[in-house]
Amino acid sequence: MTTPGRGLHGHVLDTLGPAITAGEYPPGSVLRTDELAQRFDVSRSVMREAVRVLESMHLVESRRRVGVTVRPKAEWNVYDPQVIRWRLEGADRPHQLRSLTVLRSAIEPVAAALAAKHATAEQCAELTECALGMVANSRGHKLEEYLVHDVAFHRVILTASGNEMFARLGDVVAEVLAGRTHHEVMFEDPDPAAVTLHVQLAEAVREGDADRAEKLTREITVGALQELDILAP
Amino acid sequence: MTTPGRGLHGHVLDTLGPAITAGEYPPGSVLRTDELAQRFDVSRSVMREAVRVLESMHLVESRRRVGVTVRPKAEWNVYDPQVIRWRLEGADRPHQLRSLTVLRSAIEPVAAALAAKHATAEQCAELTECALGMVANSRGHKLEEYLVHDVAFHRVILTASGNEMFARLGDVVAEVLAGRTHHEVMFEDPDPAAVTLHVQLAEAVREGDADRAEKLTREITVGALQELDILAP
DNA sequence: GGCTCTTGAATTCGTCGTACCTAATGGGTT
DNA sequence: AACCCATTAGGTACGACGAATTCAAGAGCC
Repeated sequence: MTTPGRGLHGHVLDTLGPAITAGEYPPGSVLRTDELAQRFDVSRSVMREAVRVLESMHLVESRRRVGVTVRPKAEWNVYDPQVIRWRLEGADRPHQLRSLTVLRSAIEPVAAALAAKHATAEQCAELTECALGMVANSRGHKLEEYLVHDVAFHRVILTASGNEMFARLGDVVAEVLAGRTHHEVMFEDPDPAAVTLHVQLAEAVREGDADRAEKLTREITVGALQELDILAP
Repeated sequence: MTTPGRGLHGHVLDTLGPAITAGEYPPGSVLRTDELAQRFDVSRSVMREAVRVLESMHLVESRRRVGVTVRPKAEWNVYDPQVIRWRLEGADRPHQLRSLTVLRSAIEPVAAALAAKHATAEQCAELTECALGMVANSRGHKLEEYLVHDVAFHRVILTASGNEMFARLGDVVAEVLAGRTHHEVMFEDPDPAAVTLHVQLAEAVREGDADRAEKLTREITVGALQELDILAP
């Protein structure tokens, strides 16, 4: 997605990473560097670099005399954008999408409240622009154009919060929104109520109304949760 | 903390990682693999593996004919536990601690609400046990013992939420709580009100009262924010 | 003359292969 | 049961070549 296969070691990762995160190698499975190097037809140096990266993601652990063992899922660095992407590619996709949507529902309302307090005039303008773009593409099956503005909108909110941890979730939100448009629900035009909520949210942030911004965002995320049938009715 | 310096490449990372996250090499700075290998007195193979890891954390970018360039802070994988630890070690510590505390204030209330719905009997028991441990060590300068139970308490909440993304924040919360006890505020016994809140939270979760669990956790995190003077009035 | 375009040399990472070291494991011996 | 040693797979080092990109010098053009 971002930087596909930069070099041989990248190609190896693009194959091994998804395989591991998809659970093709159960936790405790043992891989050997030389065997892998042979399988991918690369030198041991390249394979070692790939293993180091997987190790830094806590997907595997390398031990002498044993080999490269796959770590249990609970130890993976599930916030690593690369890991998230791999999991979204594989069979884990629905589950991952739910986890991330719940995460969004926790983060975004707080981020929106902070954005209402810290957003610059520029960011407010961007926000309004994005909201307008959403309105303009909310009818007539212009889902792709809508998505672009939707993603941009949420990115601005997260960035304007002034919290770097929130800001870095922009990519995650982008993946979730894109996933929703491309693979999951949403075959028709977006819910008009959701569009209105975004417009109102832009308003609230512009006016510095943190409380209203938070509540509006909570409504937006509740909608996202309902789309995935996460909330009990 | 977790796995300090496993091998030469680990030692290099333990030095280079903190240096980069501390801002000793401004964004755009260019390092060369061979020069680094010489400086750390390791082979190029080892240095290349270290660079690969830093690259997977988006701390640096390696390009031909140019070298290893440091990426701007906004692109770092700030959720990587290793990066968090490095930043907590360095001059960035106060800022990082604030960011993480705000993150906690967003995540934990939602996690607590979910925990109230999903916690097993075992987890409820653990929670009560932890709360009792906090009470028992809340007076008489037994800060270390208190910390242990506090960390365990929040870990159980995050795990019991049933959301893997929340669960993986256990380490982050542990770092924040430990940081508070060891380096920041909290020179005397913990706030009795906070202890009571934890006891009540354990109650609420046991009773499956999601709404109360969320509100109680919000009070706890507000307290944490106030300790760092993040909240205005 | 000043400008652009092309060409080529220099540089640094990328990859490979080999050789040797180290340590953990498992089995065999006492 | 305790100990020792051979096996094994990763860890490290070094040297060589390949590939891509930058930068500058020079040719061609306006």
